Amino acid sequence: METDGAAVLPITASCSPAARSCRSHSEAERKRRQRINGHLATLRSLLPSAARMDKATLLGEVVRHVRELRGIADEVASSSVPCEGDEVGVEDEMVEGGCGRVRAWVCCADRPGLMGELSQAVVAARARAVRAEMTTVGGRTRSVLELELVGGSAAIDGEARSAIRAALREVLLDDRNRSVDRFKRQRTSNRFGTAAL
Amino acid sequence: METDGAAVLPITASCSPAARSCRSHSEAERKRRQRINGHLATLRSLLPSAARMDKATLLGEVVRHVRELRGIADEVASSSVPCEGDEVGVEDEMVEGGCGRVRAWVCCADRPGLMGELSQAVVAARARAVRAEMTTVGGRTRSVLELELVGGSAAIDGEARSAIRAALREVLLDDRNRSVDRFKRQRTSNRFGTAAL
DNA sequence: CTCGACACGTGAGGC
DNA sequence: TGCCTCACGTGTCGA
Repeated sequence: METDGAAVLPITASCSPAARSCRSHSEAERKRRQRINGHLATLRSLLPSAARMDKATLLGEVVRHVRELRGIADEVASSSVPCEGDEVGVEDEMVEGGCGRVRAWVCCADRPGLMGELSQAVVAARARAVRAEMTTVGGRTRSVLELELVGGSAAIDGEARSAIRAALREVLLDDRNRSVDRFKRQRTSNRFGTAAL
Repeated sequence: METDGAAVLPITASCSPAARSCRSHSEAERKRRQRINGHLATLRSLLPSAARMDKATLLGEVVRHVRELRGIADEVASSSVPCEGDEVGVEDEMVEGGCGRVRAWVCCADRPGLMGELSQAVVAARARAVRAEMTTVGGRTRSVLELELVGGSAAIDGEARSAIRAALREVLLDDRNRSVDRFKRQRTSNRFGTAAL
């Protein structure tokens, strides 16, 4: 490889228009190639794993990275937007080394003290939050909890899942009981000016 | 374009070894090209914005996406690992449409009720959490709060920042005062069996 | 020697 | 017409 060098063709002076266009053609083509290869080199430097790779396998690796990063981004984006209806949910984590974790979420109107109530719900379900993430936008909050049982690596069965779901539902009902005399039940853009965690 | 078609060269029957190697050479080269272009097509399908793009500009767009997705992934990863030393921090958000938000974080030992204390700290600083994220691993917790002032789009000045920092520091001190008689100050793998949010 | 990877120039086809 | 992109075959260098 490395036969490159942009060797100037030995066309000395005035040349026929055919030769001129031919020369500019090959020159433009070379320019195009070096644009592509420039971006390719950028990708090669951007990818940590692989310098010294076949241009083809490099592109394959780029495909892989784009796919996995897109998966992460989609996951983040999907968990970042609270929906407009109240809901709770519990589903199993699909981590390959997953030792019995679940992902639980609750979406409701924002209010002060919600975080504390969620904490109580978790302990009531005999669970423990390894990761928590909550997003508030326009007075509505979505909380995603990654839970495992307190005992340690005890497998989470249907009973534990329903316990978690019940505890979160109670948080939801508390929300409605408190706010039903102040706001409409749902679909109300209830912005608390001082809403906190 | 689309001059493709794998046209069989009109070499009829037995051919000289030179011709044989020449043919297999161009064939191999064609195979290589279609590997590259296959991955390129995959990338083109993977990228939502750009079908019908120059092979070069497509690669440029791929570079852009990899860069931005890598930024997101790094941000997630960096905020996901609690450090082993206690610390609090406040820094300005660098969103282009950013109307005065700050990113505040506190890293300390996990304990029940920490989430509630963080909530109180936020209201004490006259702030509001638009987004909260906390990660617990090995008994240590890192909480990242995206805050804005309660008044609405009031710009956050140094005074507000220091108020937030002070409130979070108080959370940290509460932690030490409560746990100093039960555990060593630091570097202790203190796993609460019932540690909650 | 053969294989695989690369840059090159060139003809074809699309605006 | 001219410019631009693409696929093709070829020369060449290194394993």
